Amino acid sequence: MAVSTQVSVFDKLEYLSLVSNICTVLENHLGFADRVLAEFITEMGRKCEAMDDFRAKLKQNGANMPEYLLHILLEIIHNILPPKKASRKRKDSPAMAITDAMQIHRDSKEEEKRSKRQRVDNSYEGIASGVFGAATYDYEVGLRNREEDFGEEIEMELDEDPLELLRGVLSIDRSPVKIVKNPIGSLSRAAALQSALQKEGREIRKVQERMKRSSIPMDLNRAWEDPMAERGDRYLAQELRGAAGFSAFDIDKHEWKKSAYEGAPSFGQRSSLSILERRQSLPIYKLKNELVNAVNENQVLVVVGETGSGKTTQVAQYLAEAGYSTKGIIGCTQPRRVAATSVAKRVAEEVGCRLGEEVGYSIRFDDCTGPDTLIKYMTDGMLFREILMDKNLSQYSVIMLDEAHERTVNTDVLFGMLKQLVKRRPDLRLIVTSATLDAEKFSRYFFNCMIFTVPGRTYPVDTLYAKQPESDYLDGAILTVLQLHLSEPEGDILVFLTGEEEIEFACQSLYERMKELGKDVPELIILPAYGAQPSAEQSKIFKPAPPGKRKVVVATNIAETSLTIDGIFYVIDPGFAKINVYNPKLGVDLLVVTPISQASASQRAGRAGRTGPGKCYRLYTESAFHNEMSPNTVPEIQRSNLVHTTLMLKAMGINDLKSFDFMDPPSPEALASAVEQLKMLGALDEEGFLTKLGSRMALLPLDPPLSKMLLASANLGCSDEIVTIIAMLQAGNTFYRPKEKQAQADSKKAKFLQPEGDHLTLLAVYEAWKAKNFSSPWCSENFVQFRSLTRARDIRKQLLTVMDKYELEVVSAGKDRTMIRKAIIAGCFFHVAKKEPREGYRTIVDKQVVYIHPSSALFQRQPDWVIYNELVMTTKEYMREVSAIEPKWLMEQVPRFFKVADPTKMSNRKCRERIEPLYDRYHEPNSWRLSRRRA
DNA sequence: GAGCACTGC
Repeated sequence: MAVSTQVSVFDKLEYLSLVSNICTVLENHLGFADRVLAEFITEMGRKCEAMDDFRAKLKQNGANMPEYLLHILLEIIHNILPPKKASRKRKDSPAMAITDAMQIHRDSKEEEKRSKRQRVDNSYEGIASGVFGAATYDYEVGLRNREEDFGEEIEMELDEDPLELLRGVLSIDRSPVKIVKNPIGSLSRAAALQSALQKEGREIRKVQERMKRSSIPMDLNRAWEDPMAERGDRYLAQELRGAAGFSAFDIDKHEWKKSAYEGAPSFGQRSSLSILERRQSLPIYKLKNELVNAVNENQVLVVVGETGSGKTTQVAQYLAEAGYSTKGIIGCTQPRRVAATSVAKRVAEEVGCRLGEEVGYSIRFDDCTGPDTLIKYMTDGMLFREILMDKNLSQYSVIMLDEAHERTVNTDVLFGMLKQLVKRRPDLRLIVTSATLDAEKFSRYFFNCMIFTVPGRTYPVDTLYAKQPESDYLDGAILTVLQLHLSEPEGDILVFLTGEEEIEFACQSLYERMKELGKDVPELIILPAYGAQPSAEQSKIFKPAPPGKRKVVVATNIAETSLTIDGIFYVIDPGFAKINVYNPKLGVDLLVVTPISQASASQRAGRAGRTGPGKCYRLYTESAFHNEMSPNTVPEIQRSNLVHTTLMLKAMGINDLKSFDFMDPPSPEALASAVEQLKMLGALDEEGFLTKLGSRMALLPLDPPLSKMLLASANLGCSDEIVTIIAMLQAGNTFYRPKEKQAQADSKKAKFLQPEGDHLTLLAVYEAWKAKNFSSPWCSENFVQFRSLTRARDIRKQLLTVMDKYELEVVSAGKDRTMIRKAIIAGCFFHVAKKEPREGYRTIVDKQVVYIHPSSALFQRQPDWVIYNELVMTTKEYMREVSAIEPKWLMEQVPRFFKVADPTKMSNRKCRERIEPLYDRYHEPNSWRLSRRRA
């Protein structure tokens, strides 16, 4: 097969699509592939001229592939892929002056730092508080080193391309030049320029220096006591940044993204070990026999395995080799989808099978297992579903709850279920993995079982604390990166921030400041890591930067646990984290930026010690760490809405929740409130036993109010529409509104808006998308998020499958849109609010004042009665996804919850409007009864 | 007139 094509025809895009074609080929023929692998093979192919060489190299790396594939690959690599760009000749380029100057600057800085480090010993000086600072400098440049050169002034703005600037300065043959308005944070650039000018025989003098410290009055103590106060401070910080000209909300250039993804094609080094050698090099390998013996002799085992020990990939394989897979499936849970799939891929690779054969995975929307599957990786939620269907998990011989120290709600409930199950099934083996801190506690919970420790492959990490509380942790983190980069020897940097917006801001800001140092020197590769699943391009995050370059990964706390990042030597931990806290009293989920726990901080620090001895810079004081941060993160189960979990437990026949053996029980109030809500929904009867309706609700992968809505819609004859609406509600943000095209986005959105409200608007969007054959370009044209819609389609499909299985009718309401809103009421009746005379709304259940979210279709209309999907607390309590309703529908749909207020006690007009809940949730008779209270 | 994470079924 001869392939000959003009190299020049292929641009970057085609290169990428070719790489992805190679992936597909590999995937089809070998059952494992990803972009990293394809890039790796491509890289190797480039280095091999001859077939024999290529074949040998691949074999050496454990990849065996058919001869014809080898030929095709080599052909593609040499004839189709564009040749690698020759590295840019650095000699004589104008960039050199600055590059050299930077080097000099860095050398001297490093010397300075080194001596300083010795002085400050185990603490470092607050970075935002001075070392770099956010300063403005004025400079004067003289032609020669003579006093009379300085006099007349020419003003230049120093915020352009530094090379242009250098050229500009050098082209002026009059003296002197005064440079003003040196932008914030460019001390090192100024220093670089200074050296470059000095080389040219010119002189530069600093005439003025104005420190512009970011002094947002946020201190850690206050943030800790009252997270809400800290939020206000962050807004202030954002405003200040906005005033300084680079608001995080206004970033539309995203130049750093280009540099992050296109910067270095030959990124990272793949280990040259074969698969077998790789397996044998893992710390757990030496303990293989001991581990298998321990499992043979102990029904329950807690395994403490540090990161990098190999427990996740190896334990299941060892047990399969020891014969456990002949008695049943070896199941291993992971808290996240990505982890379940990627670990399964890796293990299939090691076992040498196709994914879905002996080794498979099972996650929502994607079951990749088959009749031959012996080792199954899955999400903990998936096992939870399975235990609902089969209490005995009879097809499994071993269950491994991996990453159990993360304490997700699902894992916590599985703890209790499995603790009961091992008594019923003496043949079942249970392995729970844990971090060192929790091991004793886990063992105590599981009948004082044995703790098996696998040493990790970690190196010492030096922890440095800030001397004083940081005033603005984001700025502090950015400056720390720059300082590290200019002063420390090579080694990648990992920065923890709380969210997408902060990450984008930090990346842009780092990029800009690096650019100021000389833009032809992309020596700092900035990579953002957030969101559910890093894209293929982001695979660079996982690999060390190539020699001579340094990588900065700016991540949310997903990097604490689920990403395996190599090459990190420095961790910067301001970090804070955003966590979800459920307030059962208000029924609101709140996203709160909170200081992290000590355990979490240690885990972050540990990231610096994976490749070699590392350093962790904590942007808080040592006393804050010991006195103000809690030892452990509160388990999710103690801070979540338990309505769904409670229904599931009831469906599994666990009636007495108070005596259920939780490792850390949720508060009685939270459980009682969940039970009460389930009673209102009709899922439980007065005694708290599961009703027929409840058992059907439990079968749906939805929150109980939505399950109820779906079941009601089947009776009301509008389930076709409701399925779509529910799927859209679950899928997340539908609309996309970029800052620079707001008006355009708004006008596109206006086409979809329905007078009845957001639920029907979402339906309209989905229907329109469907009519366009689920097109992706249509989404971007209409400022609609393709990913959300795709997710909605998946959810919709799954719901339809379940409905089909339980013979729920899928019927369309046709033109009757009233029925749709009645079905919404049947499920979400807790979420009804009535308009207040002046402004805002008041909820019927707990009489909170709430507002329609500005993004709602009803924001302008403000109807008298509304039903909403959720409350979010941002600057106000906002109702999101709001629809207008008629109050009489409430009595009609939920007569056991609403009744018309007593007409003898009020006027006729009021009587028509007054609705009161019949039952009360907090056992305070009359506390809800608006009419009586007012009367 | 807002903007804030992540995961799971």
